Amino acid sequence: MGRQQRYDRTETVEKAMNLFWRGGYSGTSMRDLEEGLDMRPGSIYANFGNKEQLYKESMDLYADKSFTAFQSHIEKADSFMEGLELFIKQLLFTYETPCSCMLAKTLADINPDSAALREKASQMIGDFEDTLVSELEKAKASEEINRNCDVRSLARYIQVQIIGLRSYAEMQKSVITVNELLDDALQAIRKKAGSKN
Amino acid sequence: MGRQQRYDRTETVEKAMNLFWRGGYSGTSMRDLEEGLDMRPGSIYANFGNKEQLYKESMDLYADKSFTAFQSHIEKADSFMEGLELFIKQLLFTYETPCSCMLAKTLADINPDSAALREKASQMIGDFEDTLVSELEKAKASEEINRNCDVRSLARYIQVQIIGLRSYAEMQKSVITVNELLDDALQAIRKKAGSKN
DNA sequence: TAGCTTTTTGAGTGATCGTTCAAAAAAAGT
DNA sequence: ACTTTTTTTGAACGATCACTCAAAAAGCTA
Repeated sequence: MGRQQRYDRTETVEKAMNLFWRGGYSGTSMRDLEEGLDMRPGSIYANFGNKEQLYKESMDLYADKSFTAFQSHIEKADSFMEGLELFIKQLLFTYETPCSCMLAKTLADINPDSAALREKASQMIGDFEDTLVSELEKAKASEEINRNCDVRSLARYIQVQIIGLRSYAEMQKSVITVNELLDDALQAIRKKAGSKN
Repeated sequence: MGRQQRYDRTETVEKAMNLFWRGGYSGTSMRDLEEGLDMRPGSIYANFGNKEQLYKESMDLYADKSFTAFQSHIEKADSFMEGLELFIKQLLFTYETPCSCMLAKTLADINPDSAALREKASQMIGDFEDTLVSELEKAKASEEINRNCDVRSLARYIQVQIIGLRSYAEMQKSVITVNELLDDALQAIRKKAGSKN
């Protein structure tokens, strides 16, 4: 019944995500997308509605991939801190994708017509924070981190470290330099996790 | 000799800087600038060449203002750490301007035609790092920080903290939350400044 | 006042923006 | 073969983009 679809939807959104991640919302034109997705405008609009909706779906996929990557690193590691280190290293040293966080970039891209995108980015960062809190609570239960540690506060602190590291790494610094910064950040996180504040 | 200029150049660049800082490069159109500066396109082009050059002059002014603010806080404070705290608080809690760093936003705005802007932003962040190094060396001389401290490494670490805090603060978090994050960051900086790595 | 110089003006340029839609193409049912 | 249903196509739309330039405006000197 009817012509069969030429494009796999998830593959398409993944391509769009990579284009948007690199170029930003206003920096990526529909014509860039047409070329990158190898789709004509009519197909894009039939499948996704408009540019903003395609961006939203790209953000959803980004959040999903980030969440999955984090969970998988945590699960395969022997401790929360080891998993966190592996996760952040993957973020900083996967050269096919930009270093900086797509959600942080969205927050930076603040032109007034896309207030909804800003809001969505804020909410998604909040969601990841909740994931961190839940994993930190498990780590507290297994006595990896101090029982008096404020896990919500620690989760926010970890977010600041990740966002800062990723933004800084965006300017093509040497692997040695970035690794040194990562070590310092992890040490500070361990300190806060172990302290009795 | 000729008609007198209607616009003060520095005032104009300051207005442009604020528009660009909020909206980004691709997010701020020439028509936004025409309205914000109260200038017709011909005047803007006669004075600044083109949009990219006006952006460069805006970045120069931004760097200059940041540098001056930092130096003034350091000078009026009794110690490096106290000055740094005042400086960062000003960055985070001046509500007339965006929280996030204009240079970090420029790095995020990576569309290929503006590679020169990216380069300039990287270089300027490097310049501020040099300023930090020089002030840290003074602090080392006055024995505020440990004599074995690697000041270059510490300067980079401080940059990561500032960029991370400013990005995070961009998403309208409460003053209490941001202040708590700032305290944690300052504590970690103090720790690294005092340690013997 | 006339002539010279400098600055500002704003309508207008071609290019590109996001978006639309009638027509073509490709499958399945009759 | 023919109809029906679904998807893809791409020329074209009005709006907006960065930008130009001839003309007007506003100062100076003679």
